Formats: sequence, C-alpha cells, structure tokens
Amino acid sequence: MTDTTPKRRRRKDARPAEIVNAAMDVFVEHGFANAKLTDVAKRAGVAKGTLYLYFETKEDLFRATAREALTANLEALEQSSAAFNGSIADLVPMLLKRAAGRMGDGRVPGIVRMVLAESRAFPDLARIWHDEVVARILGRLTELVSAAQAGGEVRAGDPGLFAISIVGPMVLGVLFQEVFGSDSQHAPELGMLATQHAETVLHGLLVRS
Amino acid sequence: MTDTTPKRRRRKDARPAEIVNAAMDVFVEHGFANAKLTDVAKRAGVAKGTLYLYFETKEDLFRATAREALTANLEALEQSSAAFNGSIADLVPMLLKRAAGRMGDGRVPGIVRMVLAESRAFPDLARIWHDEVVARILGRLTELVSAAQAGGEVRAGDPGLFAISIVGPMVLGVLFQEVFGSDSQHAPELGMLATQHAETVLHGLLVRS
Amino acid sequence: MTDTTPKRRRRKDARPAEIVNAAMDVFVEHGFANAKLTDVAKRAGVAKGTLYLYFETKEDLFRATAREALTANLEALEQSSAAFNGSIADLVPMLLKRAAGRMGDGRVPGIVRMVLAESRAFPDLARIWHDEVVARILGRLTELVSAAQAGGEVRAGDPGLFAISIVGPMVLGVLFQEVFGSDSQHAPELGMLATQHAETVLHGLLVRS
Amino acid sequence: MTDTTPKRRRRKDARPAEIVNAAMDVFVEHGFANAKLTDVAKRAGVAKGTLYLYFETKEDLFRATAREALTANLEALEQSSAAFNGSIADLVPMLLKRAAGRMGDGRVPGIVRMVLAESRAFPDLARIWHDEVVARILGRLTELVSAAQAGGEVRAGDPGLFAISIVGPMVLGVLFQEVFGSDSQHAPELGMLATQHAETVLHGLLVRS
DNA sequence: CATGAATGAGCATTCATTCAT
DNA sequence: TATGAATGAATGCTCATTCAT
Repeated sequence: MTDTTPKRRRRKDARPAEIVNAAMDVFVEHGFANAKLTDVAKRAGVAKGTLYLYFETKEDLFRATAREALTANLEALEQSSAAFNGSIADLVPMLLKRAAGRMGDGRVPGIVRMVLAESRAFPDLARIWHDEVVARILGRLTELVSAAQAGGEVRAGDPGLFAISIVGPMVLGVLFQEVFGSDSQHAPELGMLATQHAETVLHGLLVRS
Repeated sequence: MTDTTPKRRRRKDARPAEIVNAAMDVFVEHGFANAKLTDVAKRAGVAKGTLYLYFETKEDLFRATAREALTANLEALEQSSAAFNGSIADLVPMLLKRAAGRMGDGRVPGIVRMVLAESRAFPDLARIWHDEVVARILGRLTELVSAAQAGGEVRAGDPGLFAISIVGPMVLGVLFQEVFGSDSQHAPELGMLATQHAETVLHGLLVRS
Repeated sequence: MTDTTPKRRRRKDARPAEIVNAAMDVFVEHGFANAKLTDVAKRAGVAKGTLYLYFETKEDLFRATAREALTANLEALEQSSAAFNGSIADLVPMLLKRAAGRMGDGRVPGIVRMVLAESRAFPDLARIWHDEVVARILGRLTELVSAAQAGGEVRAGDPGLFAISIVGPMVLGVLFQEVFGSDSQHAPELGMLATQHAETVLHGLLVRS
Repeated sequence: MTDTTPKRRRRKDARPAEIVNAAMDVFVEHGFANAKLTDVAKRAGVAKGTLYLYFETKEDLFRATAREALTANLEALEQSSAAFNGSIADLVPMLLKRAAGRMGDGRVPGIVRMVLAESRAFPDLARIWHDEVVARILGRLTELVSAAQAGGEVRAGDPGLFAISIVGPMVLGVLFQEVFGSDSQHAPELGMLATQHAETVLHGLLVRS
C-alpha cells in the first residue's frame, strides 16, 4: 500500500488534460461550430456529461484547448530562444530548420489553421495568440535582425519587415501542406524549403547581387 | 405593359449575382457554419425562400460564392500575367506591389481567410482553389524563375521553392492584417512590405552576399 | 374575391393566441418546470419550432401566458366594478355570487394555483399579479367598506382587513376545490359558500350578536 | 475505542432527519422540480451519494419531507385541539390568534405554498395532506360549530361552510404574505387580522346585525 | 417567380442516479 | 457507511429547408 492515491482520483486529475487532448483533435478536424461534444467525449473515453464537470460550456472547452495548444507551442519557442548568440547567417538556417522539423510531425499546423479559422469568432483568442506567440516570435526575430544591423551584418531596412521576409515562406509552406495536402505538385517539402529559403533570404535570388 | 423588359425580369437575371454577393460578405464575416441564410437573404434584399430558387442548399450557395470569389481573383491574376517579359529583378517588385495593392482594399484577404478556414470542411473547394488560383500563381512564378535561371539571372535551386520565397511574406502579411488587425506593433504595412521584401528576396539580407 | 386576406396570414395572426391558449393548459397542468414545449406545440397543433416564431424562450411564453390569464381575469373584474353603488349588505352577496360563478367553470382556479406555485420562481410576475389583480380587487373592496363605514353601515375597524374577511373564504373554497378536488367531504360548494358566507360576514355567526 | 457510541453512530441516526430538514428548506425555496439534490446535500453537510443511502429517489425524499412537514403541523394541531370546551365566542379568537402566531414565525407558510404548488404533481400527497391536516382542522371546527348550534349559540346554517368562513381569511392572509411579501399596501398583519376577523365573523360587519 | 410561416432534425446542456473507492 | 466522479436520458433551442399562397 505504498500508493495511497486511489485510481479514481488519479484519473480525475488527468481528465481535463485527456479531454482537452481529445478536444484538440476534434476542433482541429471540424472547427468549433461543427465539432460535436459527443465526439469529443467519445474520443476522450468519457460520457458527454463528464465534459461538464471540467468545462462550463463548449466555448469554454474550446478556449482551454486553444490555450493548451498555445502552451505547447510556447515551450518549443522558449527552447529556440536560447539560440540568441551567433550571426544571422548561422541563426536563420537553424531557426528555419527547427521550425520545419516542429511543423512536420505534430498537430501544430492544424492548430495554426484552426486559429486562423476561428479568429473571427473568437477575437479575444486571436489577441492572446498574437500576444503570446506571434508577437513573441516576430519580436525576438526583429531584435536579432536589429542587432545584426547594428553589427553591420544586415543591411539597412525595417527589421520587422525583414523578420517577415524570413518566416513568411515557412508559414506559407506549412499552410499549403495543411490546406492542400502534400500531393500537390507545388507542395513544398518543409525541410528543403527551410534550407533553400534560408539561403535565399540571406543572399538573394540573383546570381550577383 | 408595353415594356416587355420589365424591372422584374432585369432584376431576375441579376438575382443570383446579388445573392452571391451578399453571401460573400456573410460567409467571410461569420464562416460557413455560423452564417445564417436569413442574413444572406436580408442583405440581398430578398426573402429566405428566394435563395432556394437559385441555389439548392446552403452548401451550394457557399460553393457558388467560393467559385465567384475565385473568378474575381483570377481576373486580377490574368492581368498580372501579361507582364510576362522583363527580368526577374523588374518583375518581382512589380508583382508584389500589385499584390499589395489588390489585397489592401477589397474583400480578398477575407476570402483567403475563409478558404483556409473552410478547406477542411470543403476539401473539393480547396482543390479547386488550389488548381485554379494557387497552382496557377505558383506555376507561373515558377516558370518565370526557371526562365530566369536559364537566362543566368537567378542562381541554382528549386524554382518552386524560390516562388514560395517570393510570395510567402506577402501572404503572411495579408493574413496577419486579416487575423490580428492592423493595430498590432508587428502588423506590416503591405506596400512597404512589398517593396522591402522584393529587395530582400532579390539581393539578400546580408550586407555583402 | 372579397376576402383578400390569405389563409396563411389569417392563421399567423391567430397563432400567438392559439399557442398561449395551449400553453395555459400545459402550464396549469404541469407547472412551468415540468411543462414540455413539445406538449404545448402538440396541443396548439404546431411544430416545436413554431413556438419560437412568436416567443423567444419558454420563460417568455410562460410570461405571455401569465399575462394573458391576467387579462382574462381583469375583464371579469371590470364588469364587477360597475356594481359600485348600493349598500354593502346588497353588494357583498352579489359579488361573492359572481365570484363563485366565475370560478366554477373556467380555468381561473387552475391559474390561481399556478400563480401561487410559480410566484417564487417568477417574483416579477407575482408583483404584476399583485398590482393588476389582487391590489385592485382588495383596493376596490376596501374603498367600498370605507364608504360604508362613513355612511354608518359598517362598524369601526380596518377596512382592508374587513375586505379580507369578505373574500378570504371564497379564495379558500376555490383553492380547496382546485387542490383537493370536489369529492372531499369538506369540499365546499362554491355557490352555497358564497350565499352563506355573505350572510355570515354581514351578520355574524352568533345568534344574537 | 472504549466508547461504543461514537459520534459517527450518533450522527448516523440523525442523518435522515438532518437531510429532511435541509430538503425542506430547498424544496420550499425552489419547488420540487427546481430543487437540486446537490443543494440539499450541501445544506445537509453530506455528499450527494449519501442521500441515496436513506432515500431511494428525489421523489422519495420529497415525500418524506412533505410527511415530516405534516407531522410538525399536526403537533401544533393537537395542542389546539385540547381547547375543546368553551363557547365559540371564546374559541374563535383564541384559535385564530394561535394560528396567526404559528404562521408568523416558522416555515409553515412556505410549506403551505409548496403543498399547493406540488399538489398537481403529487396528488397522493395532496390526499394525505387533506386527510391528515385539512380534514382534521375543518372537521374539528365543524364539530365545534355544530355543537354551538345545538347549544343555541350559533345560528342555523351549514357548519362546514361556517368553518370555512372562520379560517378562510387567515389562510388568505398567510398566502398573501408568502406570495406577495409583507411590503404590499394590502398585506395584512396576521395578528390584527386574527383579532378583527374573529370579531367580524362572530358579530358581522354591519352595525346592527 | 417570390414570399415567409412552418417544420423538425440536431445539438448543447442539466441533473438525478449509480458505483468504484 | 460515505464519498463524489461519472453517467446518459431528457429537453430547450436553432436554423436549413419546404411549400401553400
């Protein structure tokens, strides 16, 4: 009897996470409006009523899910932010590679799509996503570019727009995959896109620039 | 009743277009699931039942709307495609400028957002959009890049990925505006983004590349 | 073609009344919480959704129903109020008789029971009933008693309490019928109660008072 | 553990009473349908499941509660019934005074309201209340009146209806307070009502009856 | 053709009841 | 005994769709 925690209690603590996990799949797959709580419950292996032990309403569950997705992304973000030193020429390829790797496997692309889709119906969530994820990423990148400009590595220009030049193609690539699938002729392979776009954005398309 | 072309008939011919036009606003604003046909009818100035004289179902109306949006974009696209000659160095700034102009005013950004949002629920529409818009734009751009590579203007690399490097930041800029609004600190001004990104993607970020 | 009003329209105008009428039965029979809108719809001969064309919510329908019941009672009340002249000795028997008659047939007793039952859940309705019905009846009666006191017909005392002495037994009789049915040994026959109580309250129980 | 009558057991014996007590408050406050067993449990200081150790269903608990309320009233009734002797002229004021006192403080008025409210949904309870309370009170009173008629104190008439003339105003006063509150202009003060109505019903309203 | 009242399937939500601990 | 997490039947409400006018 070393474990005094009853199984029921252990499950109770895990339930919200299990439910949010199931909900993430369902919301990403069907969008908020078309997601049926029955499906969420089924996927979470609980009854419909159980959802309401942990979340007040469907919207509430959606918010919790969106916030959880945020958290997941933020952790990944924090890791990358350690790579603060070094030259832009080293940093950009690495960052894009990492991003490509992160996007390739998990549910992140679907989440991004969902955020775009529901941003109209949940403007407050859009703001949170902006503040917690987008602004942070762009802000950090903008700082790096600024520093590189100060160091003479990067040429003059709005560092915020440079940041967009750096990440834009990766975002497009991810959305392309998510929206149109990978069987299109134009579907970019994310790893290769990361490598080549890093080159491109650093040195330019032109042969002799 | 000497007039055999009464207002009624003239309106009748215009009805489907009027309805689709109203529907576009409503679908863009609320998304497919949250759009109410009552709203569409009200905005089109007709009764709810009238919608069903021209469209079988809500989904049908949505498809017609999505296809119409497509057409609008395609026309704009065809114009740009006239600019077939010239060097990449001239073409890219011009194309991005035009894109920025087109995105700045009208309903296109909202439509793009809607397409992303509903692509999961309407994969066939996603495919149409892919084939009719995305593949065409990327295809044409890829051809241009390829030609420029052949002409020694652009260096070696996958021309399809280069195309993404060119348009990606503009897409990100548009989505940013659409999703987060323009009051964010990081919201890019599209015209400036077009100008600077054209520079960047052509010559690179680095001072001496 | 004298009647240009289409049948549909004619029904539309009648619908709210039909629905309220059906709702009255259902609410009186089951109370607010146990009343099923399906039942209301069925009894009104319409579909469930039709209710929502005319009433926002179940509560809304209930309020409308309660207000309608009020109106019905008020009309009866206004008639009685014509009997403004004459002595108390003539008035009281007549009023109680009328009340007994009105209570005997219709749905009024059930409505009174419902008002009592739901007054806790709908205090605003209770207030309306108080102001519109109860206060009016008691107020008018109190005035009559006051006038009769001034005229030396009625002896000293609080005229408001006298009013309660006059109507209280009738209310108890009605509630008794409504709650316990008329097969009880103690169930008062309302007509006889009216007659005898009028005697009693005017002259007293005692043989020689 | 020398004490074989631990607090647990003592509480155990009291549990049903505690639960019924809590239930009475909740049922009176919200009515049967709107009463939540969670609230009952919380107020009783037990878990929801505990209720089911002592009562099969919510309805069962309600019946027990209604029966308990009955008992409370019956005890009060039995006391009054001792006052069996004396003249009607002495008895009536005393009885009404006592009734006014009993109604003034406790939960009795609320219980009366609840009985009226739920009599439709629980006709068997209505019957029990009728047999155990109403019929007894009216029966006893009818007997007293009958005896007084035999003794020449009360004049001719249906003694059952006389009984209603005696108690009706008190019932109306109690219900008025319960349903409309005491801040209405017409709200009768029960003590004064008892005094004046006793006078009125004994001697009549008229100056010279 | 046009209307909009009517329909009813579909889903979120509540809460009495159960049962593993 | 006592607990309270879990259940799922029941119901209010929405809105795409139909059809009598």
